[in-house]
Amino acid sequence: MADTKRARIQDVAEKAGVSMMTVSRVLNQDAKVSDKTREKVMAVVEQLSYRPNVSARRLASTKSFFLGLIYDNPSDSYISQFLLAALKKCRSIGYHLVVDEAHQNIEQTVESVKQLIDVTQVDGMILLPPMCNNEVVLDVLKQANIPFVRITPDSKLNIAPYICMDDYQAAFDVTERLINQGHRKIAHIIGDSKQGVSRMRYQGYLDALRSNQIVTPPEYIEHGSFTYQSGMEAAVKLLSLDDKPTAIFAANDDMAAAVISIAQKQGINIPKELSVVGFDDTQLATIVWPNISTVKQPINEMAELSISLLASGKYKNLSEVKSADLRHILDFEIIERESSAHNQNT
Amino acid sequence: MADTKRARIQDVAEKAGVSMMTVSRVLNQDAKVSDKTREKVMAVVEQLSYRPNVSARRLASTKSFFLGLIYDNPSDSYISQFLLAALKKCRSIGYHLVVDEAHQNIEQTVESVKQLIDVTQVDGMILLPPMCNNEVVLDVLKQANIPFVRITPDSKLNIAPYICMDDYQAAFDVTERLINQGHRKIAHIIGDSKQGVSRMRYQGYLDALRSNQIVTPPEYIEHGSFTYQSGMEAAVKLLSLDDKPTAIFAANDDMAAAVISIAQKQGINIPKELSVVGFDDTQLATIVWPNISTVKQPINEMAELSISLLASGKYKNLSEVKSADLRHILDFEIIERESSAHNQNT
DNA sequence: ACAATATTTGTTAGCGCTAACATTATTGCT
DNA sequence: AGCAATAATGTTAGCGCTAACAAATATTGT
Repeated sequence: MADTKRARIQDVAEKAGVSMMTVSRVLNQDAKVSDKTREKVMAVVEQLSYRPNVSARRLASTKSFFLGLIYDNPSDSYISQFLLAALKKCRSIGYHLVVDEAHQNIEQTVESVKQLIDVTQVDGMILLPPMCNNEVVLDVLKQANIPFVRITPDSKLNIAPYICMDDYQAAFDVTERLINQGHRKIAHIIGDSKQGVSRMRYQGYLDALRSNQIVTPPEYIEHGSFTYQSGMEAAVKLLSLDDKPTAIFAANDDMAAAVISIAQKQGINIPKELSVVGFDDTQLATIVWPNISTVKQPINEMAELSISLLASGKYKNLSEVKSADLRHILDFEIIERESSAHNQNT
Repeated sequence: MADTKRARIQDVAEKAGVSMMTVSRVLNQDAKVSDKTREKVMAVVEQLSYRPNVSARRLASTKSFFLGLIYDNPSDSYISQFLLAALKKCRSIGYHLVVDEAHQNIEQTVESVKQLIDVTQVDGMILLPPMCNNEVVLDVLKQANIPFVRITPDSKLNIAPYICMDDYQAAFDVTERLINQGHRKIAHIIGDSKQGVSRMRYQGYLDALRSNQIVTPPEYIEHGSFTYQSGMEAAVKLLSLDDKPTAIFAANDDMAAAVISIAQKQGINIPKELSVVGFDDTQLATIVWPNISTVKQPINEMAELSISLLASGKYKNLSEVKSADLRHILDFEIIERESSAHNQNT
């Protein structure tokens, strides 16, 4: 607990033998500093473990060092994980996050967004799904010329930077893993048809089957809506088929959990008689028993990257950004837990 | 979208015909202002909808307007709900929340707490359960003389302000409601024995039975640990009894969800043949089917109150605070959903 | 070599607020 | 009334940083 006062920019300047302004420039990644002085300053910054005072900075500069986050996602797990990672990243780079829940009413939501822009003067905005597909909100942001990053958007991918994972590939891989485990009768429960990811996951599933020359009857495809309830209904249908599947790939964990529940109700052993895999790796996946094998979304990385991108300022002028630089696709991870295993049906 | 610049303290001062300092004093609830000027100033504040600039304030004052939040609670739902409410409240009163997750290692956790105190200079700290019972952390905070509020602590209630709900009464009420619904064979799954709330809930259950002259066999009491898995094990035992209970009160929602799953596996209809009630009202309660009847913790209110208490500054000198003023007990709410109903067993 | 330009660094002022002290108004008391 | 004590308000300076401009240094062409 060293009681030495926190270093100020002046201390750094003196020790480095330059003016405060030069230090400021180094810290703000201003181009006009020679490499030599930059290194010299950075060395002193390290040495004194100097961190700029956010309040002073905010007071003196035109930037607000505030970033806004709007969410209307119904999953607590998703929100909390994203939020915590985002808060952490913000803290480490001297930004603050202003979080706002969207209202039922779209006009009220637009009003909150406008408030974030006018009153809080955010430097940028993060839009979580499904909010990130709301054209009205997108328009407001574009009008106001506020940089924003979309997380897992469905469409209009060329209008602004976005971060997502390869849902198609993940669905392909997870399906292929089931195939490699000896499964041939693999059913799928599609997610909410209004969300683009449902389509991507479904397509990945289809293509994995096709590229392994597996033909699947249409009864193996059920439509859900990402809710537990819809998963139950789909499971009931799938498990009442004469020729039951040996594996079910649900488009999210909630529906996978529902499948497990229904299967157990019918005395079907998981994973011995039926393998179940989900998608998302929400907390639910490890709450229920058996724990759900699933695809882990890189939520933490998405949160961190979104903050970094906005803080970097590189999206201030969208017209100068190449469309390829808008796309940020992160790696997913397949997590094998107890709900899936090698096909043990005779 | 009025483009009028945000009012500054000077604008208020001029319009009210006083000095900036007087305005500042009014806003900081400094005692030394006459009622007349206070009202005059407040009127102008309203009129200009003046809000102090947090950064300027932080820069000039000894207060940091930062509050710290340490969590090691494993429930995403709990965290995210508390966090969002706390963030909102902070925003509305010009504070910022610095959130930190506790580490596995207690020494590392202590280190983060010390960092929050030394580096971020938080004005106060919020401790969520179970962290709020950690004596080492409590000691560090007391040593450093940092005001803190504990959420739902187990013990040592006289050392610092805390916020909780009446777990005993809630358990009593929810049990009595089952009794009023005609249930006489009511089982209970106790929570993690290390947490005080388990004891409180168990006691409430016992007393409700006793005050209704209901005698319960010892087999109706099972020990769990707040996990789904432990709920399953308890449910298996309870539902294999010759004289099955007609209702099961689990000490949290996870275990209640497990009971539902096991019951359905055994072909027991819920709520027709078995009523199940949980505790907490986490997201899980409305994910599974049937939705779980449960006790709703006032998490939002707890979050808001904790911020208000710390911002008020009334706990800066704990020695001056009467022990009765440390206690803040909030109202709970019993939420009846589909998992419980009138006893329909013959 | 020398002006003309481009690049890098320094100086000054002030962002909006409050601590600390200075001053003025009010009250109580002999 | 007159003076001390107290309460209410005002003044000055500065928190740590950056915008805007000023100065110094490096680079270029002829």
